[in-house]
Amino acid sequence: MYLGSVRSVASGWHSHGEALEGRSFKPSLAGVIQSAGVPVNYPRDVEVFGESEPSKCFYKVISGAVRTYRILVDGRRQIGAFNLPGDVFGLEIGDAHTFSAEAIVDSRILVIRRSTVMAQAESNIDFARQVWALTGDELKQVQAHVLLLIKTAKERVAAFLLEMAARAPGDHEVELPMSRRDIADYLGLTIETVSRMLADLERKGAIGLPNSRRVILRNREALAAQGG
Amino acid sequence: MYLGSVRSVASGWHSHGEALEGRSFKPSLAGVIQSAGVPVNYPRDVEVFGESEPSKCFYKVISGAVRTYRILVDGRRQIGAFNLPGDVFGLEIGDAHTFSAEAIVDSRILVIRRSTVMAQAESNIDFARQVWALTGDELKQVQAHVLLLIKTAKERVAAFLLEMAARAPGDHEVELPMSRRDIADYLGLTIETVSRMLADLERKGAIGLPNSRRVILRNREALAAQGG
DNA sequence: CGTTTCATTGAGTCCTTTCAATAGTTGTGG
DNA sequence: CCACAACTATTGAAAGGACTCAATGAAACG
Repeated sequence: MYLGSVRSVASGWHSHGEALEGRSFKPSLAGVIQSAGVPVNYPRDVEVFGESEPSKCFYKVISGAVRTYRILVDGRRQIGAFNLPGDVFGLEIGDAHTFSAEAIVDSRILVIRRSTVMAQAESNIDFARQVWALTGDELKQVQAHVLLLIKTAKERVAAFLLEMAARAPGDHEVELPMSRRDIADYLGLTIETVSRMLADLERKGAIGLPNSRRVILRNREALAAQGG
Repeated sequence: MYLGSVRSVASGWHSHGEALEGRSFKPSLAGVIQSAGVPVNYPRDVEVFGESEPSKCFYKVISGAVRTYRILVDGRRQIGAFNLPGDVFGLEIGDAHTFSAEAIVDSRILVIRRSTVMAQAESNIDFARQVWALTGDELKQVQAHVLLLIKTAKERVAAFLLEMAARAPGDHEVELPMSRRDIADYLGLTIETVSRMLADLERKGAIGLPNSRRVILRNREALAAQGG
Protein backbone atom coordinates (compact mmCIF):
# COMPACT_ATOMS: atom_id res chain seq x y z
CA MET A 1 0.00 0.00 0.00
CA TYR A 2 1.43 3.31 -1.11
CA LEU A 3 0.88 5.99 1.49
CA GLY A 4 1.71 9.03 -0.55
CA SER A 5 3.81 11.53 1.34
CA VAL A 6 3.10 10.65 4.94
CA ARG A 7 3.28 13.48 7.41
CA SER A 8 3.16 12.02 10.84
CA VAL A 9 3.08 15.42 12.48
CA ALA A 10 -0.46 16.67 12.46
CA SER A 11 0.76 20.11 11.58
CA GLY A 12 -1.78 22.84 11.65
CA TRP A 13 -4.67 20.69 12.71
CA HIS A 14 -4.69 20.99 16.45
CA SER A 15 -6.20 24.41 16.38
CA HIS A 16 -9.15 23.26 14.27
CA GLY A 17 -10.45 20.42 16.40
CA GLU A 18 -12.79 20.53 19.34
CA ALA A 19 -10.29 18.69 21.50
CA LEU A 20 -8.83 21.90 22.82
CA GLU A 21 -12.16 23.48 23.60
CA GLY A 22 -12.44 22.29 27.17
CA ARG A 23 -13.63 18.75 26.59
CA SER A 24 -10.47 16.89 27.40
CA PHE A 25 -12.12 14.31 29.63
CA LYS A 26 -15.15 13.77 27.40
CA PRO A 27 -13.80 14.27 23.91
CA SER A 28 -16.14 14.33 20.94
CA LEU A 29 -15.60 11.96 18.05
CA ALA A 30 -14.94 14.88 15.71
CA GLY A 31 -12.37 16.24 18.16
CA VAL A 32 -10.52 12.93 18.44
CA ILE A 33 -10.53 12.49 14.66
CA GLN A 34 -8.99 15.92 14.27
CA SER A 35 -6.42 15.60 17.03
CA ALA A 36 -5.51 11.92 16.69
CA GLY A 37 -5.76 11.81 12.88
CA VAL A 38 -2.71 12.18 10.70
CA PRO A 39 -3.12 14.04 7.41
CA VAL A 40 -1.72 12.12 4.46
CA ASN A 41 -1.52 13.09 0.82
CA TYR A 42 -2.77 10.55 -1.71
CA PRO A 43 -2.03 11.29 -5.35
CA ARG A 44 -4.65 10.68 -8.02
CA ASP A 45 -5.61 7.01 -8.56
CA VAL A 46 -3.61 5.80 -5.58
CA GLU A 47 -5.19 3.16 -3.37
CA VAL A 48 -6.09 4.15 0.18
CA PHE A 49 -6.98 0.60 1.19
CA GLY A 50 -7.95 -2.62 -0.53
CA GLU A 51 -10.96 -4.83 -0.14
CA SER A 52 -10.53 -7.51 2.54
CA GLU A 53 -7.42 -5.84 3.89
CA PRO A 54 -7.37 -5.68 7.70
CA SER A 55 -9.24 -2.59 8.85
CA LYS A 56 -6.61 -0.86 10.97
CA CYS A 57 -7.56 2.72 10.13
CA PHE A 58 -10.40 4.79 8.93
CA TYR A 59 -10.35 8.07 7.12
CA LYS A 60 -11.77 11.55 6.74
CA VAL A 61 -11.39 13.54 3.54
CA ILE A 62 -9.79 16.94 4.05
CA SER A 63 -9.59 17.89 0.38
CA GLY A 64 -9.96 16.05 -2.88
CA ALA A 65 -12.24 13.06 -3.46
CA VAL A 66 -12.20 9.31 -2.88
CA ARG A 67 -14.13 6.48 -4.49
CA THR A 68 -14.94 3.24 -2.68
CA TYR A 69 -15.59 0.32 -4.98
CA ARG A 70 -15.72 -3.41 -5.53
CA ILE A 71 -14.61 -5.40 -8.55
CA LEU A 72 -17.21 -8.04 -9.36
CA VAL A 73 -16.46 -11.57 -10.54
CA ASP A 74 -17.30 -10.63 -14.13
CA GLY A 75 -14.84 -7.74 -14.09
CA ARG A 76 -17.38 -4.98 -13.67
CA ARG A 77 -16.63 -2.34 -11.11
CA GLN A 78 -19.29 -1.09 -8.71
CA ILE A 79 -18.60 2.23 -7.06
CA GLY A 80 -20.24 2.30 -3.67
CA ALA A 81 -19.69 5.92 -2.78
CA PHE A 82 -17.92 9.13 -3.62
CA ASN A 83 -16.33 10.65 -0.53
CA LEU A 84 -15.89 14.41 -0.57
CA PRO A 85 -14.28 16.78 1.94
CA GLY A 86 -15.73 16.17 5.40
CA ASP A 87 -16.81 12.61 4.64
CA VAL A 88 -15.65 9.74 6.81
CA PHE A 89 -15.03 6.42 5.10
CA GLY A 90 -13.49 3.02 5.77
CA LEU A 91 -15.08 2.65 9.21
CA GLU A 92 -15.79 -1.06 9.53
CA ILE A 93 -17.48 -3.02 12.29
CA GLY A 94 -15.62 -6.18 11.36
CA ASP A 95 -11.88 -6.54 11.03
CA ALA A 96 -11.64 -6.30 7.25
CA HIS A 97 -12.55 -3.66 4.71
CA THR A 98 -15.48 -4.58 2.52
CA PHE A 99 -14.55 -2.16 -0.26
CA SER A 100 -11.43 -0.80 -1.87
CA ALA A 101 -10.77 2.94 -1.81
CA GLU A 102 -8.81 5.13 -4.22
CA ALA A 103 -8.15 8.84 -4.48
CA ILE A 104 -10.01 10.23 -7.50
CA VAL A 105 -7.84 13.35 -7.60
CA ASP A 106 -4.84 14.35 -5.49
CA SER A 107 -6.34 14.29 -2.02
CA ARG A 108 -5.47 15.09 1.53
CA ILE A 109 -6.93 12.60 3.96
CA LEU A 110 -6.94 12.38 7.72
CA VAL A 111 -5.95 8.85 8.75
CA ILE A 112 -7.22 7.69 12.15
CA ARG A 113 -6.19 4.51 13.91
CA ARG A 114 -9.24 2.39 14.52
CA SER A 115 -7.90 1.26 17.89
CA THR A 116 -7.65 4.85 19.10
CA VAL A 117 -11.30 5.48 18.46
CA MET A 118 -12.45 2.09 19.68
CA ALA A 119 -10.56 2.52 22.95
CA GLN A 120 -12.25 5.84 23.48
CA ALA A 121 -15.63 4.29 22.68
CA GLU A 122 -15.03 1.65 25.35
CA SER A 123 -15.05 4.18 28.15
CA ASN A 124 -17.33 6.87 26.76
CA ILE A 125 -20.84 5.86 25.81
CA ASP A 126 -21.64 9.15 24.14
CA PHE A 127 -18.57 8.70 22.01
CA ALA A 128 -19.66 5.17 21.11
CA ARG A 129 -23.00 6.60 20.10
CA GLN A 130 -21.32 8.99 17.70
CA VAL A 131 -19.42 6.11 16.10
CA TRP A 132 -22.71 4.26 15.75
CA ALA A 133 -24.20 7.37 14.13
CA LEU A 134 -21.44 7.34 11.52
CA THR A 135 -22.46 3.84 10.50
CA GLY A 136 -26.05 5.06 10.47
CA ASP A 137 -25.14 7.90 8.12
CA GLU A 138 -23.49 5.45 5.78
CA LEU A 139 -26.57 3.24 5.92
CA LYS A 140 -28.80 6.15 4.89
CA GLN A 141 -26.45 7.00 2.08
CA VAL A 142 -26.48 3.46 0.72
CA GLN A 143 -30.28 3.38 0.97
CA ALA A 144 -30.36 6.56 -1.10
CA HIS A 145 -28.10 4.80 -3.60
CA VAL A 146 -30.61 1.96 -3.85
CA LEU A 147 -33.28 4.51 -4.65
CA LEU A 148 -31.12 5.86 -7.48
CA LEU A 149 -30.64 2.45 -9.02
CA ILE A 150 -34.32 1.62 -9.50
CA LYS A 151 -34.78 4.69 -11.70
CA THR A 152 -34.33 5.25 -15.43
CA ALA A 153 -31.02 6.39 -16.88
CA LYS A 154 -32.12 10.02 -17.15
CA GLU A 155 -33.45 10.02 -13.61
CA ARG A 156 -30.25 8.50 -12.29
CA VAL A 157 -28.05 11.08 -13.92
CA ALA A 158 -30.31 13.94 -12.84
CA ALA A 159 -30.45 12.66 -9.26
CA PHE A 160 -26.71 12.18 -9.27
CA LEU A 161 -26.17 15.81 -10.24
CA LEU A 162 -28.54 17.00 -7.52
CA GLU A 163 -26.74 14.81 -5.00
CA MET A 164 -23.37 16.23 -5.98
CA ALA A 165 -24.73 19.77 -6.00
CA ALA A 166 -26.12 19.32 -2.50
CA ARG A 167 -22.70 18.27 -1.25
CA ALA A 168 -20.62 20.77 -3.20
CA PRO A 169 -19.68 24.20 -1.85
CA GLY A 170 -21.26 26.28 -4.64
CA ASP A 171 -25.01 26.20 -4.93
CA HIS A 172 -25.80 26.21 -8.63
CA GLU A 173 -22.54 24.99 -10.06
CA VAL A 174 -20.63 21.75 -9.51
CA GLU A 175 -17.10 20.72 -10.35
CA LEU A 176 -17.21 16.96 -10.77
CA PRO A 177 -13.95 15.37 -9.63
CA MET A 178 -14.76 12.01 -11.20
CA SER A 179 -14.68 10.71 -14.76
CA ARG A 180 -17.63 9.52 -16.82
CA ARG A 181 -16.50 5.97 -16.12
CA ASP A 182 -16.70 6.63 -12.38
CA ILE A 183 -20.18 8.11 -12.75
CA ALA A 184 -21.29 5.20 -14.91
CA ASP A 185 -19.99 2.64 -12.42
CA TYR A 186 -21.78 4.47 -9.62
CA LEU A 187 -25.08 4.66 -11.48
CA GLY A 188 -25.00 1.20 -13.04
CA LEU A 189 -24.98 2.62 -16.58
CA THR A 190 -22.51 2.78 -19.48
CA ILE A 191 -20.38 5.86 -20.06
CA GLU A 192 -22.16 6.43 -23.36
CA THR A 193 -25.54 6.55 -21.67
CA VAL A 194 -24.26 8.94 -19.01
CA SER A 195 -22.87 11.17 -21.75
CA ARG A 196 -26.11 11.08 -23.70
CA MET A 197 -28.28 11.85 -20.69
CA LEU A 198 -26.08 14.81 -19.81
CA ALA A 199 -26.36 16.05 -23.39
CA ASP A 200 -30.14 15.61 -23.25
CA LEU A 201 -30.37 17.54 -19.99
CA GLU A 202 -28.28 20.32 -21.49
CA ARG A 203 -30.43 20.40 -24.64
CA LYS A 204 -33.52 20.75 -22.45
CA GLY A 205 -31.95 23.66 -20.58
CA ALA A 206 -31.83 21.86 -17.24
CA ILE A 207 -28.06 22.14 -17.01
CA GLY A 208 -25.10 23.82 -18.64
CA LEU A 209 -21.87 22.01 -19.50
CA PRO A 210 -19.06 24.56 -20.00
CA ASN A 211 -16.72 21.57 -20.04
CA SER A 212 -17.06 17.90 -19.27
CA ARG A 213 -16.26 18.27 -15.58
CA ARG A 214 -18.23 21.40 -14.76
CA VAL A 215 -22.01 21.41 -14.49
CA ILE A 216 -24.23 24.46 -14.06
CA LEU A 217 -27.65 23.73 -12.61
CA ARG A 218 -30.03 25.92 -14.58
CA ASN A 219 -33.32 24.30 -13.61
CA ARG A 220 -33.43 22.23 -10.46
CA GLU A 221 -37.14 21.52 -10.86
CA ALA A 222 -36.55 19.95 -14.25
CA LEU A 223 -33.81 17.82 -12.72
CA ALA A 224 -35.90 16.85 -9.72
CA ALA A 225 -38.78 15.99 -12.05
CA GLN A 226 -36.59 13.10 -13.19
CA GLY A 227 -34.83 14.97 -15.93
CA GLY A 228 -37.96 15.29 -18.02
CA MET B 1 -51.56 1.61 13.91
CA TYR B 2 -53.25 -1.77 14.15
CA LEU B 3 -51.38 -4.04 16.50
CA GLY B 4 -53.01 -7.31 15.62
CA SER B 5 -53.83 -9.38 18.66
CA VAL B 6 -51.48 -8.05 21.26
CA ARG B 7 -50.29 -10.54 23.80
CA SER B 8 -48.55 -8.66 26.51
CA VAL B 9 -47.56 -11.82 28.34
CA ALA B 10 -44.41 -13.16 26.76
CA SER B 11 -45.78 -16.64 27.04
CA GLY B 12 -43.37 -19.41 26.37
CA TRP B 13 -40.42 -17.25 25.51
CA HIS B 14 -38.54 -17.00 28.77
CA SER B 15 -37.14 -20.46 28.44
CA HIS B 16 -35.72 -19.77 24.98
CA GLY B 17 -33.71 -16.66 25.70
CA GLU B 18 -30.22 -16.32 27.10
CA ALA B 19 -31.44 -14.09 29.90
CA LEU B 20 -31.89 -16.98 32.28
CA GLU B 21 -28.59 -18.60 31.50
CA GLY B 22 -26.54 -16.86 34.15
CA ARG B 23 -25.89 -13.52 32.51
CA SER B 24 -28.25 -11.38 34.50
CA PHE B 25 -25.77 -8.59 35.23
CA LYS B 26 -24.23 -8.48 31.74
CA PRO B 27 -27.14 -9.41 29.53
CA SER B 28 -26.59 -10.01 25.84
CA LEU B 29 -28.61 -8.11 23.29
CA ALA B 30 -30.24 -11.30 22.10
CA GLY B 31 -31.17 -12.12 25.67
CA VAL B 32 -32.75 -8.76 26.31
CA ILE B 33 -34.66 -8.91 23.04
CA GLN B 34 -36.06 -12.29 24.03
CA SER B 35 -36.90 -11.42 27.61
CA ALA B 36 -38.01 -7.81 27.18
CA GLY B 37 -39.70 -8.31 23.82
CA VAL B 38 -43.42 -8.86 23.55
CA PRO B 39 -44.65 -11.24 20.84
CA VAL B 40 -47.41 -9.72 18.74
CA ASN B 41 -49.37 -11.25 15.88
CA TYR B 42 -49.68 -9.20 12.72
CA PRO B 43 -52.11 -10.47 10.11
CA ARG B 44 -51.21 -10.42 6.43
CA ASP B 45 -50.80 -6.91 4.91
CA VAL B 46 -51.09 -5.15 8.27
CA GLU B 47 -48.71 -2.28 8.94
CA VAL B 48 -46.11 -2.73 11.67
CA PHE B 49 -44.97 0.87 11.51
CA GLY B 50 -45.12 3.75 9.04
CA GLU B 51 -42.40 5.85 7.50
CA SER B 52 -41.54 8.93 9.57
CA GLU B 53 -43.48 7.63 12.56
CA PRO B 54 -41.60 8.07 15.84
CA SER B 55 -39.31 5.13 16.37
CA LYS B 56 -40.43 3.86 19.77
CA CYS B 57 -39.87 0.17 19.15
CA PHE B 58 -37.96 -2.20 17.02
CA TYR B 59 -38.79 -5.72 16.02
CA LYS B 60 -37.62 -9.28 15.55
CA VAL B 61 -39.47 -11.72 13.34
CA ILE B 62 -40.47 -14.92 15.11
CA SER B 63 -42.44 -16.43 12.26
CA GLY B 64 -43.83 -15.12 9.00
CA ALA B 65 -42.26 -12.40 6.88
CA VAL B 66 -42.17 -8.60 6.81
CA ARG B 67 -41.42 -6.14 4.02
CA THR B 68 -39.95 -2.70 4.64
CA TYR B 69 -40.66 -0.20 1.90
CA ARG B 70 -40.99 3.38 0.78
CA ILE B 71 -43.54 4.93 -1.54
CA LEU B 72 -41.80 7.32 -3.94
CA VAL B 73 -43.20 10.62 -5.10
CA ASP B 74 -44.27 9.11 -8.43
CA GLY B 75 -46.23 6.36 -6.70
CA ARG B 76 -43.70 3.59 -7.22
CA ARG B 77 -42.96 1.40 -4.24
CA GLN B 78 -39.40 0.44 -3.36
CA ILE B 79 -39.03 -2.56 -1.08
CA GLY B 80 -35.90 -2.17 0.99
CA ALA B 81 -35.78 -5.57 2.59
CA PHE B 82 -37.61 -8.80 3.27
CA ASN B 83 -37.36 -9.73 6.93
CA LEU B 84 -37.61 -13.43 7.71
CA PRO B 85 -37.66 -15.31 11.03
CA GLY B 86 -34.69 -14.24 13.13
CA ASP B 87 -34.26 -10.89 11.38
CA VAL B 88 -34.29 -7.66 13.38
CA PHE B 89 -35.82 -4.62 11.70
CA GLY B 90 -36.95 -1.10 12.48
CA LEU B 91 -33.88 -0.27 14.57
CA GLU B 92 -33.24 3.41 13.91
CA ILE B 93 -30.49 5.70 15.10
CA GLY B 94 -32.66 8.76 14.74
CA ASP B 95 -36.08 9.22 16.27
CA ALA B 96 -38.17 8.42 13.21
CA HIS B 97 -38.57 5.37 11.02
CA THR B 98 -37.17 5.81 7.53
CA PHE B 99 -39.27 3.03 6.03
CA SER B 100 -42.72 1.58 6.45
CA ALA B 101 -43.11 -2.07 7.42
CA GLU B 102 -45.93 -4.52 6.70
CA ALA B 103 -46.49 -8.19 7.39
CA ILE B 104 -46.34 -10.13 4.12
CA VAL B 105 -48.14 -13.12 5.60
CA ASP B 106 -49.63 -13.64 9.07
CA SER B 107 -46.60 -13.11 11.25
CA ARG B 108 -45.53 -13.30 14.84
CA ILE B 109 -43.15 -10.53 15.77
CA LEU B 110 -41.25 -9.73 18.93
CA VAL B 111 -41.73 -6.04 19.74
CA ILE B 112 -38.99 -4.42 21.81
CA ARG B 113 -39.09 -0.96 23.33
CA ARG B 114 -36.25 1.08 21.97
CA SER B 115 -35.74 2.78 25.31
CA THR B 116 -35.21 -0.56 27.06
CA VAL B 117 -32.36 -1.44 24.76
CA MET B 118 -30.89 2.05 24.70
CA ALA B 119 -30.87 2.19 28.49
CA GLN B 120 -29.00 -1.08 28.62
CA ALA B 121 -26.55 0.18 26.00
CA GLU B 122 -25.85 3.23 28.16
CA SER B 123 -24.32 1.17 30.91
CA ASN B 124 -22.95 -1.81 29.03
CA ILE B 125 -20.43 -1.10 26.31
CA ASP B 126 -20.44 -4.65 24.99
CA PHE B 127 -24.18 -4.40 24.65
CA ALA B 128 -23.82 -1.11 22.78
CA ARG B 129 -21.38 -2.82 20.46
CA GLN B 130 -23.95 -5.49 19.65
CA VAL B 131 -26.50 -2.81 18.80
CA TRP B 132 -23.92 -1.18 16.53
CA ALA B 133 -23.31 -4.56 14.90
CA LEU B 134 -27.02 -4.82 14.06
CA THR B 135 -26.79 -1.57 12.13
CA GLY B 136 -23.66 -2.94 10.49
CA ASP B 137 -25.50 -6.08 9.40
CA GLU B 138 -28.20 -3.95 7.87
CA LEU B 139 -25.56 -1.88 6.08
CA LYS B 140 -24.04 -5.01 4.54
CA GLN B 141 -27.46 -6.19 3.48
CA VAL B 142 -28.26 -2.91 1.74
CA GLN B 143 -24.87 -2.95 0.03
CA ALA B 144 -25.69 -6.42 -1.28
CA HIS B 145 -28.96 -4.99 -2.54
CA VAL B 146 -27.05 -2.32 -4.47
CA LEU B 147 -25.05 -5.08 -6.10
CA LEU B 148 -28.29 -6.75 -7.18
CA LEU B 149 -29.61 -3.62 -8.79
CA ILE B 150 -26.74 -3.06 -11.19
CA LYS B 151 -27.33 -6.45 -12.80
CA THR B 152 -29.57 -7.56 -15.67
CA ALA B 153 -33.11 -8.75 -15.04
CA LYS B 154 -32.18 -12.42 -15.24
CA GLU B 155 -29.23 -11.93 -12.91
CA ARG B 156 -31.38 -10.08 -10.41
CA VAL B 157 -34.00 -12.80 -10.28
CA ALA B 158 -31.37 -15.54 -10.05
CA ALA B 159 -29.50 -13.71 -7.29
CA PHE B 160 -32.76 -13.09 -5.47
CA LEU B 161 -33.57 -16.79 -5.46
CA LEU B 162 -30.10 -17.64 -4.16
CA GLU B 163 -30.47 -15.02 -1.45
CA MET B 164 -33.81 -16.42 -0.37
CA ALA B 165 -32.51 -19.97 -0.50
CA ALA B 166 -29.55 -19.04 1.69
CA ARG B 167 -31.90 -17.68 4.32
CA ALA B 168 -34.56 -20.35 4.12
CA PRO B 169 -34.58 -23.49 6.27
CA GLY B 170 -34.54 -26.03 3.44
CA ASP B 171 -31.47 -26.17 1.29
CA HIS B 172 -32.65 -26.79 -2.26
CA GLU B 173 -36.24 -25.66 -2.01
CA VAL B 174 -37.75 -22.30 -1.09
CA GLU B 175 -41.25 -21.24 -0.20
CA LEU B 176 -41.51 -17.60 -1.21
CA PRO B 177 -43.82 -15.71 1.16
CA MET B 178 -44.04 -12.67 -1.12
CA SER B 179 -45.97 -11.94 -4.29
CA ARG B 180 -44.52 -11.23 -7.73
CA ARG B 181 -45.26 -7.56 -7.12
CA ASP B 182 -43.18 -7.63 -3.95
CA ILE B 183 -40.30 -9.31 -5.78
CA ALA B 184 -40.56 -6.83 -8.64
CA ASP B 185 -40.52 -3.85 -6.27
CA TYR B 186 -37.51 -5.30 -4.51
CA LEU B 187 -35.58 -5.92 -7.72
CA GLY B 188 -36.58 -2.75 -9.56
CA LEU B 189 -38.36 -4.71 -12.31
CA THR B 190 -41.94 -5.21 -13.49
CA ILE B 191 -43.93 -8.24 -12.43
CA GLU B 192 -44.04 -9.38 -16.06
CA THR B 193 -40.26 -9.38 -16.31
CA VAL B 194 -39.93 -11.29 -13.03
CA SER B 195 -42.43 -13.84 -14.28
CA ARG B 196 -40.62 -14.20 -17.60
CA MET B 197 -37.20 -14.59 -16.02
CA LEU B 198 -38.52 -17.28 -13.69
CA ALA B 199 -40.04 -19.08 -16.66
CA ASP B 200 -36.71 -18.81 -18.54
CA LEU B 201 -34.81 -20.22 -15.58
CA GLU B 202 -37.24 -23.09 -15.35
CA ARG B 203 -36.96 -23.77 -19.10
CA LYS B 204 -33.18 -23.92 -18.75
CA GLY B 205 -33.47 -26.42 -15.90
CA ALA B 206 -31.98 -24.11 -13.29
CA ILE B 207 -35.10 -24.18 -11.16
CA GLY B 208 -38.39 -25.95 -10.79
CA LEU B 209 -41.70 -24.17 -10.17
CA PRO B 210 -44.30 -26.63 -8.79
CA ASN B 211 -46.45 -23.59 -8.09
CA SER B 212 -45.91 -19.86 -8.18
CA ARG B 213 -44.70 -19.60 -4.58
CA ARG B 214 -42.46 -22.66 -4.42
CA VAL B 215 -39.07 -22.80 -6.08
CA ILE B 216 -36.82 -25.84 -6.36
CA LEU B 217 -33.17 -25.03 -6.95
CA ARG B 218 -32.03 -27.61 -9.48
CA ASN B 219 -28.76 -26.03 -10.59
CA ARG B 220 -27.16 -23.50 -8.29
CA GLU B 221 -24.19 -23.01 -10.61
CA ALA B 222 -26.46 -21.99 -13.45
CA LEU B 223 -28.16 -19.52 -11.10
CA ALA B 224 -24.87 -18.17 -9.78
CA ALA B 225 -23.61 -17.81 -13.34
CA GLN B 226 -26.19 -15.06 -13.71
CA GLY B 227 -29.03 -17.29 -14.71
CA GLY B 228 -27.61 -18.05 -18.03
C1' DC C 1 -69.59 -21.28 -7.79
C1' DG C 2 -68.83 -16.86 -9.14
C1' DT C 3 -65.81 -12.94 -8.19
C1' DT C 4 -61.61 -11.00 -7.42
C1' DT C 5 -56.92 -11.07 -7.24
C1' DC C 6 -52.57 -12.89 -8.84
C1' DA C 7 -49.56 -14.85 -12.35
C1' DT C 8 -48.35 -15.97 -17.03
C1' DT C 9 -47.81 -15.15 -21.86
C1' DG C 10 -47.73 -12.49 -26.27
C1' DA C 11 -46.84 -8.47 -29.35
C1' DG C 12 -45.10 -4.10 -30.06
C1' DT C 13 -42.62 -0.04 -28.33
C1' DC C 14 -39.15 2.34 -26.06
C1' DC C 15 -34.88 2.54 -23.71
C1' DT C 16 -30.22 1.16 -22.93
C1' DT C 17 -26.36 -1.14 -24.58
C1' DT C 18 -22.96 -2.38 -27.97
C1' DC C 19 -19.93 -1.42 -31.50
C1' DA C 20 -17.73 1.98 -34.10
C1' DA C 21 -16.11 6.39 -35.39
C1' DT C 22 -15.08 11.14 -34.27
C1' DA C 23 -13.76 14.95 -31.36
C1' DG C 24 -11.70 16.97 -27.53
C1' DT C 25 -8.18 17.06 -23.69
C1' DT C 26 -4.00 16.23 -21.38
C1' DG C 27 0.62 15.40 -21.02
C1' DT C 28 5.14 14.61 -22.92
C1' DG C 29 9.16 15.05 -25.55
C1' DG C 30 11.32 17.09 -29.33
C1' DC D 1 5.94 26.06 -28.20
C1' DC D 2 4.38 22.75 -31.12
C1' DA D 3 3.41 17.98 -32.45
C1' DC D 4 2.23 13.62 -31.25
C1' DA D 5 0.43 10.06 -28.39
C1' DA D 6 -2.75 8.48 -25.11
C1' DC D 7 -6.65 8.99 -22.85
C1' DT D 8 -11.43 10.77 -22.19
C1' DA D 9 -15.75 12.18 -23.89
C1' DT D 10 -19.23 12.57 -27.42
C1' DT D 11 -22.12 11.03 -31.10
C1' DG D 12 -24.28 7.70 -34.46
C1' DA D 13 -26.45 3.35 -35.94
C1' DA D 14 -28.05 -1.08 -34.96
C1' DA D 15 -29.13 -4.82 -31.75
C1' DG D 16 -30.85 -6.44 -27.54
C1' DG D 17 -33.40 -6.09 -23.28
C1' DA D 18 -37.11 -4.49 -20.36
C1' DC D 19 -41.45 -2.21 -20.34
C1' DT D 20 -46.29 -1.35 -21.69
C1' DC D 21 -50.57 -2.85 -23.04
C1' DA D 22 -53.62 -6.57 -23.59
C1' DA D 23 -55.46 -11.13 -23.15
C1' DT D 24 -55.61 -15.53 -20.94
C1' DG D 25 -55.11 -18.73 -17.22
C1' DA D 26 -54.82 -20.04 -12.32
C1' DA D 27 -55.61 -19.56 -7.56
C1' DA D 28 -57.83 -17.63 -3.43
C1' DC D 29 -61.86 -15.93 -1.20
C1' DG D 30 -66.45 -15.30 0.15
